[in-house]
Amino acid sequence: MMKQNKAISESTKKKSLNPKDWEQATLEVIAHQGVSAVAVETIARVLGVTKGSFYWHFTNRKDLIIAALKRWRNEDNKVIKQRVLSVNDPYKRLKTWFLLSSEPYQSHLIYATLLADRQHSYVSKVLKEVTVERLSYLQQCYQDIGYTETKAKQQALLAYSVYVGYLHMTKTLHGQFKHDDNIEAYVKHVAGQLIHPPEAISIDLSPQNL
Amino acid sequence: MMKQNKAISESTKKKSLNPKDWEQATLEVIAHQGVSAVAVETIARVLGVTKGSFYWHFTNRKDLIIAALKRWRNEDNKVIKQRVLSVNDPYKRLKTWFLLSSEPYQSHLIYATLLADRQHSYVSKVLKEVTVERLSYLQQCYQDIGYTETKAKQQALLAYSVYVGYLHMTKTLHGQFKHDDNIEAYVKHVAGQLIHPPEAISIDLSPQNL
DNA sequence: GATTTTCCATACGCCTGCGTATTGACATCA
DNA sequence: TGATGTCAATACGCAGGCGTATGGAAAATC
Repeated sequence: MMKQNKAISESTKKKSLNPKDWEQATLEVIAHQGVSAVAVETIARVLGVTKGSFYWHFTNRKDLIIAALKRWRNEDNKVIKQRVLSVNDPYKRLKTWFLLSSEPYQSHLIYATLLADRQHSYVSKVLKEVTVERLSYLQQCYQDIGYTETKAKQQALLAYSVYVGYLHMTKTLHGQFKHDDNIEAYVKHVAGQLIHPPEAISIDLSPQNL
Repeated sequence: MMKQNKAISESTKKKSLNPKDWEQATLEVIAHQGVSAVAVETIARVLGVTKGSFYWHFTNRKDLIIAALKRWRNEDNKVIKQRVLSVNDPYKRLKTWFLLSSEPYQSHLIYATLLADRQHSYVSKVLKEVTVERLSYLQQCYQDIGYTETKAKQQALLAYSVYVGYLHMTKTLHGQFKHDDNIEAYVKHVAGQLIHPPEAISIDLSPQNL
Protein backbone atom coordinates (compact mmCIF):
# COMPACT_ATOMS: atom_id res chain seq x y z
CA MET A 1 0.00 0.00 0.00
CA MET A 2 2.56 2.56 1.12
CA LYS A 3 0.50 5.70 1.33
CA GLN A 4 2.67 8.11 3.20
CA ASN A 5 3.46 11.78 3.76
CA LYS A 6 0.13 12.88 2.47
CA ALA A 7 0.00 15.87 4.82
CA ILE A 8 3.55 17.09 4.41
CA SER A 9 4.04 16.14 0.81
CA GLU A 10 4.79 19.61 -0.52
CA SER A 11 8.32 20.92 -0.81
CA THR A 12 9.41 19.45 2.51
CA LYS A 13 12.36 17.16 2.50
CA LYS A 14 11.42 15.67 5.85
CA LYS A 15 11.20 11.94 6.01
CA SER A 16 10.20 11.47 9.64
CA LEU A 17 8.56 13.43 12.42
CA ASN A 18 10.06 14.95 15.53
CA PRO A 19 8.45 16.15 18.78
CA LYS A 20 8.22 19.69 17.40
CA ASP A 21 5.85 18.54 14.69
CA TRP A 22 3.59 16.94 17.23
CA GLU A 23 3.67 19.97 19.45
CA GLN A 24 2.79 22.36 16.67
CA ALA A 25 -0.04 20.18 15.49
CA THR A 26 -1.27 20.03 19.07
CA LEU A 27 -1.17 23.81 19.38
CA GLU A 28 -3.19 24.02 16.23
CA VAL A 29 -5.81 21.80 17.80
CA ILE A 30 -5.77 23.73 21.06
CA ALA A 31 -6.04 27.04 19.22
CA HIS A 32 -9.17 26.00 17.41
CA GLN A 33 -10.79 23.29 19.49
CA GLY A 34 -9.46 23.51 23.00
CA VAL A 35 -7.41 21.28 25.21
CA SER A 36 -10.04 18.63 25.67
CA ALA A 37 -10.09 18.07 21.93
CA VAL A 38 -6.49 16.96 21.89
CA ALA A 39 -6.62 13.28 20.94
CA VAL A 40 -3.49 11.47 19.91
CA GLU A 41 -5.12 9.39 17.22
CA THR A 42 -6.67 12.47 15.66
CA ILE A 43 -3.43 14.40 15.60
CA ALA A 44 -1.64 11.36 14.27
CA ARG A 45 -4.10 11.25 11.42
CA VAL A 46 -3.41 14.90 10.66
CA LEU A 47 0.30 14.22 10.57
CA GLY A 48 -0.24 11.22 8.33
CA VAL A 49 0.88 8.60 10.82
CA THR A 50 -0.62 6.44 13.56
CA LYS A 51 -0.38 6.17 17.32
CA GLY A 52 2.66 4.00 17.04
CA SER A 53 4.66 7.04 16.10
CA PHE A 54 3.34 9.18 18.90
CA TYR A 55 4.29 6.83 21.70
CA TRP A 56 7.79 6.72 20.41
CA HIS A 57 8.21 10.50 20.86
CA PHE A 58 6.11 11.04 24.00
CA THR A 59 5.26 9.02 27.04
CA ASN A 60 1.58 9.95 27.09
CA ARG A 61 -1.02 12.56 26.17
CA LYS A 62 -0.34 14.75 29.16
CA ASP A 63 3.31 14.90 28.23
CA LEU A 64 2.38 16.13 24.79
CA ILE A 65 0.11 18.88 26.07
CA ILE A 66 2.66 20.11 28.57
CA ALA A 67 5.34 20.17 25.91
CA ALA A 68 3.07 22.00 23.49
CA LEU A 69 2.15 24.64 26.05
CA LYS A 70 5.77 25.08 26.93
CA ARG A 71 6.58 25.69 23.29
CA TRP A 72 3.73 28.14 22.96
CA ARG A 73 4.88 30.04 26.01
CA ASN A 74 8.45 30.28 24.81
CA GLU A 75 7.55 31.51 21.38
CA ASP A 76 5.13 34.02 22.78
CA ASN A 77 7.82 35.35 25.09
CA LYS A 78 10.11 35.73 22.15
CA VAL A 79 7.58 37.81 20.25
CA ILE A 80 6.92 40.02 23.26
CA LYS A 81 10.59 40.62 23.71
CA GLN A 82 11.22 41.47 20.08
CA ARG A 83 8.21 43.60 19.38
CA VAL A 84 7.31 45.15 22.74
CA LEU A 85 10.06 45.16 25.31
CA SER A 86 12.57 46.41 22.78
CA VAL A 87 10.75 49.72 22.56
CA ASN A 88 12.34 52.23 24.91
CA ASP A 89 9.64 54.85 25.08
CA PRO A 90 7.14 53.42 27.56
CA TYR A 91 4.24 55.15 25.80
CA LYS A 92 5.08 53.56 22.52
CA ARG A 93 5.80 50.32 24.31
CA LEU A 94 2.33 50.21 25.71
CA LYS A 95 0.89 51.20 22.39
CA THR A 96 2.79 48.42 20.75
CA TRP A 97 1.56 45.96 23.30
CA PHE A 98 -2.02 46.96 22.62
CA LEU A 99 -1.58 46.65 18.91
CA LEU A 100 0.10 43.32 19.30
CA SER A 101 -2.69 42.16 21.52
CA SER A 102 -5.19 42.93 18.83
CA GLU A 103 -3.44 40.91 16.19
CA PRO A 104 -5.24 37.65 15.51
CA TYR A 105 -2.31 35.30 15.49
CA GLN A 106 -2.14 31.84 16.94
CA SER A 107 -0.80 32.66 20.35
CA HIS A 108 -3.84 34.72 21.17
CA LEU A 109 -6.14 32.04 19.95
CA ILE A 110 -4.46 29.54 22.17
CA TYR A 111 -4.72 31.79 25.15
CA ALA A 112 -8.34 32.41 24.43
CA THR A 113 -9.21 28.77 24.19
CA LEU A 114 -7.30 27.89 27.28
CA LEU A 115 -9.62 30.50 28.64
CA ALA A 116 -12.70 29.39 26.85
CA ASP A 117 -13.18 25.78 25.97
CA ARG A 118 -15.99 26.41 23.65
CA GLN A 119 -16.00 23.11 21.86
CA HIS A 120 -19.67 22.48 22.45
CA SER A 121 -21.91 24.34 20.07
CA TYR A 122 -24.71 24.83 22.54
CA VAL A 123 -22.37 26.54 24.98
CA SER A 124 -21.10 28.99 22.42
CA LYS A 125 -24.64 29.68 21.35
CA VAL A 126 -25.76 30.62 24.84
CA LEU A 127 -22.59 32.56 25.47
CA LYS A 128 -23.06 34.60 22.35
CA GLU A 129 -26.66 35.43 23.08
CA VAL A 130 -25.98 36.43 26.65
CA THR A 131 -23.01 38.50 25.63
CA VAL A 132 -24.96 40.36 23.00
CA GLU A 133 -27.71 41.01 25.49
CA ARG A 134 -25.37 42.40 28.07
CA LEU A 135 -23.52 44.52 25.57
CA SER A 136 -26.86 45.84 24.45
CA TYR A 137 -27.98 47.13 27.80
CA LEU A 138 -24.54 48.39 28.66
CA GLN A 139 -24.61 50.32 25.43
CA GLN A 140 -28.00 51.70 26.33
CA CYS A 141 -26.66 52.86 29.67
CA TYR A 142 -23.89 54.78 27.97
CA GLN A 143 -26.27 56.27 25.46
CA ASP A 144 -28.36 57.43 28.39
CA ILE A 145 -25.34 59.25 29.72
CA GLY A 146 -24.83 61.01 26.43
CA TYR A 147 -22.48 58.85 24.42
CA THR A 148 -23.09 58.57 20.74
CA GLU A 149 -24.18 55.15 19.55
CA THR A 150 -20.73 54.35 18.24
CA LYS A 151 -18.90 55.52 21.33
CA ALA A 152 -21.38 53.81 23.60
CA LYS A 153 -20.84 50.59 21.73
CA GLN A 154 -17.11 50.83 22.11
CA GLN A 155 -17.29 51.79 25.74
CA ALA A 156 -19.69 48.96 26.46
CA LEU A 157 -17.37 46.54 24.77
CA LEU A 158 -14.49 47.90 26.79
CA ALA A 159 -16.39 47.69 30.03
CA TYR A 160 -17.56 44.19 29.31
CA SER A 161 -14.10 43.13 28.39
CA VAL A 162 -12.87 44.33 31.75
CA TYR A 163 -15.61 42.33 33.35
CA VAL A 164 -14.69 39.17 31.54
CA GLY A 165 -11.03 39.75 32.26
CA TYR A 166 -11.70 40.40 35.88
CA LEU A 167 -13.44 37.08 36.30
CA HIS A 168 -10.54 35.42 34.62
CA MET A 169 -8.04 37.13 36.89
CA THR A 170 -9.73 36.14 40.09
CA LYS A 171 -9.64 32.51 39.05
CA THR A 172 -6.23 32.52 37.48
CA LEU A 173 -4.25 34.54 40.00
CA HIS A 174 -5.99 32.96 42.94
CA GLY A 175 -3.49 33.90 45.65
CA GLN A 176 -1.48 36.73 44.16
CA PHE A 177 -4.65 38.62 44.60
CA LYS A 178 -5.60 39.55 48.16
CA HIS A 179 -9.31 38.98 48.27
CA ASP A 180 -9.93 41.75 50.77
CA ASP A 181 -8.17 45.06 50.25
CA ASN A 182 -7.00 45.03 46.66
CA ILE A 183 -10.21 44.10 44.94
CA GLU A 184 -12.19 46.98 46.34
CA ALA A 185 -9.47 49.40 45.34
CA TYR A 186 -9.28 47.79 41.96
CA VAL A 187 -12.98 48.06 41.33
CA LYS A 188 -12.81 51.71 42.33
CA HIS A 189 -9.97 52.24 39.95
CA VAL A 190 -11.82 50.57 37.11
CA ALA A 191 -15.02 52.46 37.77
CA GLY A 192 -13.12 55.73 37.96
CA GLN A 193 -11.75 55.08 34.53
CA LEU A 194 -14.80 53.69 32.78
CA ILE A 195 -17.72 55.62 34.23
CA HIS A 196 -17.58 59.24 33.19
CA PRO A 197 -19.21 61.67 30.78
CA PRO A 198 -18.34 61.19 27.13
CA GLU A 199 -16.09 64.27 26.97
CA ALA A 200 -14.03 63.61 30.06
CA ILE A 201 -11.59 61.36 28.32
CA SER A 202 -11.33 62.70 24.83
CA ILE A 203 -9.22 65.52 26.25
CA ASP A 204 -6.06 63.72 25.27
CA LEU A 205 -3.14 64.72 27.45
CA SER A 206 -0.74 62.08 26.27
CA PRO A 207 2.12 63.04 23.98
CA GLN A 208 1.34 60.43 21.36
CA ASN A 209 -1.49 60.37 18.91
CA LEU A 210 -2.84 56.92 18.36
CA MET B 1 -31.16 -2.25 51.82
CA MET B 2 -33.14 0.92 51.38
CA LYS B 3 -30.51 3.53 51.71
CA GLN B 4 -32.10 6.65 50.32
CA ASN B 5 -32.15 10.43 50.52
CA LYS B 6 -28.72 10.59 52.04
CA ALA B 7 -27.94 13.91 50.38
CA ILE B 8 -31.21 15.66 51.06
CA SER B 9 -32.03 14.11 54.39
CA GLU B 10 -32.14 17.30 56.39
CA SER B 11 -35.36 19.18 56.93
CA THR B 12 -36.57 18.63 53.39
CA LYS B 13 -39.92 17.03 52.92
CA LYS B 14 -39.10 16.08 49.35
CA LYS B 15 -39.55 12.48 48.47
CA SER B 16 -38.55 12.54 44.82
CA LEU B 17 -36.52 14.63 42.44
CA ASN B 18 -37.61 16.94 39.67
CA PRO B 19 -35.71 18.41 36.71
CA LYS B 20 -34.91 21.54 38.69
CA ASP B 21 -32.85 19.52 41.16
CA TRP B 22 -30.81 18.02 38.36
CA GLU B 23 -30.30 21.38 36.72
CA GLN B 24 -29.11 23.05 39.88
CA ALA B 25 -26.73 20.22 40.65
CA THR B 26 -25.45 20.50 37.10
CA LEU B 27 -24.88 24.23 37.47
CA GLU B 28 -22.93 23.54 40.62
CA VAL B 29 -20.69 21.20 38.66
CA ILE B 30 -20.30 23.65 35.79
CA ALA B 31 -19.51 26.49 38.17
CA HIS B 32 -16.68 24.62 39.77
CA GLN B 33 -15.51 22.06 37.25
CA GLY B 34 -16.67 23.12 33.83
CA VAL B 35 -19.01 21.71 31.27
CA SER B 36 -16.88 18.75 30.33
CA ALA B 37 -17.05 17.52 33.91
CA VAL B 38 -20.78 17.10 33.75
CA ALA B 39 -21.36 13.35 34.03
CA VAL B 40 -24.77 11.98 34.70
CA GLU B 41 -23.60 9.20 36.97
CA THR B 42 -21.57 11.61 39.06
CA ILE B 43 -24.43 14.05 39.48
CA ALA B 44 -26.73 11.18 40.23
CA ARG B 45 -24.41 10.13 43.03
CA VAL B 46 -24.47 13.66 44.41
CA LEU B 47 -28.25 13.63 44.39
CA GLY B 48 -28.30 10.23 46.06
CA VAL B 49 -29.78 8.31 43.15
CA THR B 50 -28.60 6.47 40.05
CA LYS B 51 -28.81 6.92 36.33
CA GLY B 52 -32.20 5.28 36.25
CA SER B 53 -33.69 8.43 37.69
CA PHE B 54 -31.94 10.76 35.32
CA TYR B 55 -33.19 9.19 32.13
CA TRP B 56 -36.70 9.49 33.39
CA HIS B 57 -36.40 13.30 33.63
CA PHE B 58 -34.16 14.00 30.62
CA THR B 59 -33.59 12.44 27.27
CA ASN B 60 -29.80 12.69 27.39
CA ARG B 61 -26.81 14.57 28.76
CA LYS B 62 -27.01 17.36 26.22
CA ASP B 63 -30.60 17.97 27.16
CA LEU B 64 -29.57 18.37 30.78
CA ILE B 65 -26.81 20.85 30.02
CA ILE B 66 -29.00 22.95 27.78
CA ALA B 67 -31.73 23.02 30.41
CA ALA B 68 -29.25 23.95 33.11
CA LEU B 69 -27.78 26.78 31.06
CA LYS B 70 -31.24 28.02 30.28
CA ARG B 71 -32.05 28.12 33.98
CA TRP B 72 -28.80 29.94 34.71
CA ARG B 73 -29.51 32.50 32.05
CA ASN B 74 -33.03 33.15 33.26
CA GLU B 75 -32.01 33.58 36.87
CA ASP B 76 -29.13 35.83 35.89
CA ASN B 77 -31.49 37.99 33.86
CA LYS B 78 -33.78 38.24 36.84
CA VAL B 79 -30.97 39.48 39.06
CA ILE B 80 -29.86 42.03 36.46
CA LYS B 81 -33.36 43.32 36.13
CA GLN B 82 -33.94 43.65 39.84
CA ARG B 83 -30.62 45.08 40.90
CA VAL B 84 -29.38 46.97 37.86
CA LEU B 85 -32.01 47.89 35.34
CA SER B 86 -34.36 49.12 38.06
CA VAL B 87 -32.00 52.00 38.82
CA ASN B 88 -33.08 55.11 36.95
CA ASP B 89 -29.95 57.22 37.18
CA PRO B 90 -27.68 55.80 34.48
CA TYR B 91 -24.59 56.69 36.50
CA LYS B 92 -25.75 54.76 39.49
CA ARG B 93 -26.97 52.04 37.20
CA LEU B 94 -23.56 51.56 35.76
CA LYS B 95 -22.03 51.72 39.18
CA THR B 96 -24.41 49.07 40.35
CA TRP B 97 -23.56 46.90 37.43
CA PHE B 98 -19.88 47.14 38.20
CA LEU B 99 -20.44 46.32 41.81
CA LEU B 100 -22.65 43.42 40.92
CA SER B 101 -20.08 42.18 38.47
CA SER B 102 -17.52 42.02 41.22
CA GLU B 103 -19.66 39.94 43.53
CA PRO B 104 -18.50 36.34 43.64
CA TYR B 105 -21.79 34.57 43.27
CA GLN B 106 -22.51 31.47 41.28
CA SER B 107 -23.61 33.05 38.06
CA HIS B 108 -20.23 34.66 37.58
CA LEU B 109 -18.48 31.42 38.32
CA ILE B 110 -20.53 29.69 35.70
CA TYR B 111 -19.78 32.33 33.16
CA ALA B 112 -16.11 32.18 33.96
CA THR B 113 -15.92 28.44 33.56
CA LEU B 114 -17.88 28.47 30.36
CA LEU B 115 -15.11 30.84 29.48
CA ALA B 116 -12.28 28.92 30.98
CA ASP B 117 -12.45 25.19 31.26
CA ARG B 118 -9.56 24.97 33.59
CA GLN B 119 -10.13 21.44 34.81
CA HIS B 120 -6.61 20.33 34.00
CA SER B 121 -4.11 21.38 36.61
CA TYR B 122 -1.24 21.81 34.21
CA VAL B 123 -3.23 24.26 32.15
CA SER B 124 -4.09 26.42 35.11
CA LYS B 125 -0.50 26.33 36.22
CA VAL B 126 0.80 27.65 32.92
CA LEU B 127 -1.98 30.17 32.69
CA LYS B 128 -1.20 31.55 36.10
CA GLU B 129 2.49 31.87 35.45
CA VAL B 130 2.04 33.56 32.12
CA THR B 131 -0.55 35.91 33.51
CA VAL B 132 1.68 36.94 36.39
CA GLU B 133 4.50 37.53 33.99
CA ARG B 134 2.48 39.72 31.71
CA LEU B 135 1.01 41.67 34.56
CA SER B 136 4.51 42.18 35.82
CA TYR B 137 5.88 43.81 32.71
CA LEU B 138 2.74 45.76 32.12
CA GLN B 139 3.09 47.08 35.64
CA GLN B 140 6.66 48.01 34.90
CA CYS B 141 5.56 49.94 31.85
CA TYR B 142 3.15 51.97 33.90
CA GLN B 143 5.74 52.61 36.59
CA ASP B 144 8.00 53.87 33.83
CA ILE B 145 5.36 56.35 32.91
CA GLY B 146 5.15 57.58 36.46
CA TYR B 147 2.43 55.58 38.14
CA THR B 148 2.93 54.56 41.74
CA GLU B 149 3.41 50.86 42.30
CA THR B 150 -0.12 50.43 43.53
CA LYS B 151 -1.71 52.39 40.71
CA ALA B 152 0.49 50.70 38.17
CA LYS B 153 -0.60 47.33 39.45
CA GLN B 154 -4.22 48.27 39.18
CA GLN B 155 -3.84 49.78 35.76
CA ALA B 156 -1.97 46.74 34.54
CA LEU B 157 -4.68 44.50 35.81
CA LEU B 158 -7.26 46.66 34.10
CA ALA B 159 -5.38 46.67 30.85
CA TYR B 160 -4.86 42.94 30.95
CA SER B 161 -8.47 42.37 31.73
CA VAL B 162 -9.44 44.31 28.66
CA TYR B 163 -7.08 42.18 26.69
CA VAL B 164 -8.56 38.97 27.94
CA GLY B 165 -12.05 40.27 27.43
CA TYR B 166 -11.25 41.41 23.95
CA LEU B 167 -10.10 37.98 22.94
CA HIS B 168 -13.26 36.55 24.35
CA MET B 169 -15.41 39.01 22.46
CA THR B 170 -13.86 38.34 19.11
CA LYS B 171 -14.57 34.65 19.47
CA THR B 172 -17.94 34.95 21.09
CA LEU B 173 -19.52 37.65 18.96
CA HIS B 174 -18.06 36.30 15.73
CA GLY B 175 -20.25 38.13 13.23
CA GLN B 176 -21.77 41.00 15.18
CA PHE B 177 -18.27 42.35 15.01
CA LYS B 178 -17.10 43.67 11.65
CA HIS B 179 -13.53 42.52 11.41
CA ASP B 180 -12.42 45.54 9.41
CA ASP B 181 -13.61 48.96 10.52
CA ASN B 182 -14.89 48.51 14.04
CA ILE B 183 -11.91 46.78 15.55
CA GLU B 184 -9.44 49.46 14.64
CA ALA B 185 -11.70 52.13 16.08
CA TYR B 186 -12.22 50.03 19.16
CA VAL B 187 -8.53 49.55 19.78
CA LYS B 188 -8.06 53.27 19.40
CA HIS B 189 -10.78 53.88 21.89
CA VAL B 190 -9.29 51.45 24.37
CA ALA B 191 -5.81 52.87 23.98
CA GLY B 192 -7.13 56.39 24.40
CA GLN B 193 -8.62 55.40 27.70
CA LEU B 194 -5.88 53.27 29.12
CA ILE B 195 -2.67 54.89 27.95
CA HIS B 196 -2.18 58.25 29.61
CA PRO B 197 -0.20 59.95 32.39
CA PRO B 198 -1.23 58.99 35.90
CA GLU B 199 -2.91 62.33 36.64
CA ALA B 200 -4.97 62.56 33.47
CA ILE B 201 -7.82 60.51 34.82
CA SER B 202 -7.93 61.26 38.49
CA ILE B 203 -9.52 64.59 37.60
CA ASP B 204 -12.95 63.22 38.30
CA LEU B 205 -15.62 65.04 36.34
CA SER B 206 -18.45 62.68 37.06
CA PRO B 207 -21.16 63.67 39.56
CA GLN B 208 -20.89 60.54 41.66
CA ASN B 209 -18.17 59.54 44.03
CA LEU B 210 -17.48 55.85 44.00
C1' DG C 1 26.66 -5.87 3.76
C1' DA C 2 25.41 -6.91 8.43
C1' DT C 3 23.89 -4.92 12.62
C1' DT C 4 21.93 -1.50 15.26
C1' DT C 5 19.04 2.47 15.71
C1' DT C 6 15.21 5.07 14.42
C1' DC C 7 10.57 5.57 13.32
C1' DC C 8 6.06 3.73 12.41
C1' DA C 9 1.92 0.04 11.68
C1' DT C 10 -1.12 -3.24 13.60
C1' DA C 11 -3.54 -5.36 17.03
C1' DC C 12 -5.08 -5.76 21.49
C1' DG C 13 -6.76 -4.75 26.36
C1' DC C 14 -9.00 -1.78 29.24
C1' DC C 15 -11.49 1.92 31.39
C1' DT C 16 -14.87 5.56 31.31
C1' DG C 17 -19.12 7.19 30.45
C1' DC C 18 -23.46 7.38 27.60
C1' DG C 19 -27.80 5.38 26.65
C1' DT C 20 -31.28 1.33 26.89
C1' DA C 21 -34.03 -2.35 28.78
C1' DT C 22 -36.15 -4.31 32.38
C1' DT C 23 -37.91 -4.69 36.76
C1' DG C 24 -39.62 -2.94 41.07
C1' DA C 25 -41.26 0.07 44.95
C1' DC C 26 -44.41 3.48 46.34
C1' DA C 27 -48.22 6.63 45.77
C1' DT C 28 -52.57 7.97 44.07
C1' DC C 29 -56.99 7.19 42.49
C1' DA C 30 -60.86 4.70 41.24
C1' DT D 1 -58.01 -3.37 46.71
C1' DG D 2 -56.81 -3.34 42.31
C1' DA D 3 -55.06 -0.36 38.46
C1' DT D 4 -52.31 3.22 36.89
C1' DG D 5 -48.71 6.50 37.06
C1' DT D 6 -44.37 8.14 39.07
C1' DC D 7 -39.73 7.64 40.22
C1' DA D 8 -35.63 4.80 40.81
C1' DA D 9 -32.26 0.37 40.87
C1' DT D 10 -29.83 -2.95 38.22
C1' DA D 11 -27.81 -4.89 34.37
C1' DC D 12 -26.25 -4.63 29.88
C1' DG D 13 -24.49 -3.02 25.32
C1' DC D 14 -21.52 -0.11 23.08
C1' DA D 15 -18.31 3.51 21.44
C1' DG D 16 -14.29 6.47 22.13
C1' DG D 17 -9.88 7.05 23.47
C1' DC D 18 -5.59 5.91 26.14
C1' DG D 19 -1.73 3.02 26.60
C1' DT D 20 0.95 -1.46 25.49
C1' DA D 21 3.02 -5.17 22.87
C1' DT D 22 5.03 -6.63 19.02
C1' DG D 23 6.79 -6.68 14.59
C1' DG D 24 8.61 -4.48 10.46
C1' DA D 25 10.92 -1.24 7.28
C1' DA D 26 14.26 2.16 6.36
C1' DA D 27 18.29 4.55 7.56
C1' DA D 28 22.54 5.04 9.91
C1' DT D 29 26.69 3.05 11.52
C1' DC D 30 30.39 0.03 11.61
